[in-house]
Amino acid sequence: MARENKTEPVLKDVDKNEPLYMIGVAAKLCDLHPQTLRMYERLGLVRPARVSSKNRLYSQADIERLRQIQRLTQDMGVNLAGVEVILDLLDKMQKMQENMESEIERLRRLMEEQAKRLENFTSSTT
Amino acid sequence: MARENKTEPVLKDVDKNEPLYMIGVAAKLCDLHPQTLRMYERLGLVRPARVSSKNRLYSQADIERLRQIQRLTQDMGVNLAGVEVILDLLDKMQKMQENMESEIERLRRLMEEQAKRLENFTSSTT
DNA sequence: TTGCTCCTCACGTCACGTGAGGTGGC
DNA sequence: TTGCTCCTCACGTCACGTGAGGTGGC
Repeated sequence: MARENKTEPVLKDVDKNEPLYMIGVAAKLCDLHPQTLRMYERLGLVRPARVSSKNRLYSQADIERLRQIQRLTQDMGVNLAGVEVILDLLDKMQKMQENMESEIERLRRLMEEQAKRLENFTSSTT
Repeated sequence: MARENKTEPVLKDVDKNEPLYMIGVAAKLCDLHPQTLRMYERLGLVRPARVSSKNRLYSQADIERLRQIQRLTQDMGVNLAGVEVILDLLDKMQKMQENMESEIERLRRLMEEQAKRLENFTSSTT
């Protein structure tokens, strides 16, 4: 359980084994301008971690989010206000689907239990 | 079954009892410029009916859609490319929810049937 | 004729990407 | 010193709303 103490900076919500990228690297990975990444953060679209409240550090999830924003803006022509709404909606859809699927799964399990009890009765009466 | 023949123009997919608005009225109802409505149609966002392929006729559903577009653009700053994506997503969400709910309803009914059969067995064995 | 409709063209404004310019710490 | 980071300011481009201008049928 005791995880190895490394010399890396401690960051909340970030897996220590996950690679983190500074803004220049992140920008190259997404083929975006570093200024664009700063603008996205200012607008609240991406929230990279910070080391000692200075340099931004982008996680793999941040990179994925940047790529999704890029698809929406460059390929589909959506503006940033639209991107915000769309990302929220996609998040909601995912949660909705998960809730529904777990409810369906719960009902299925209940039915199986019932079916088993039913089977016990039929076998005990024959 | 034979519906009354009125003097109104026959329009596919439109309830004869539903009011239809010409572009000027529709524009006033939504507080939008008529040219804006023409632009939205050109971009495929709203598809009003036409009488003899000339004048546009907006249904109540078209008006609702226009108001939703207006909310997204004016209140939230979303551009038209974003509006298209968002309306598609909302449509998908609704269908997804309906499918999920009907599946849950189906399972619930199956469970009730099972429960009834189970009850029959318990009552017949006592 | 008036008031609607249709259309195309063009202009003004605003969002957004990006470059410049100047700072500071490995 | 070089190359990164931070920041603000400003410019160019494009989307989009809307007005003008001219047409045609109740």
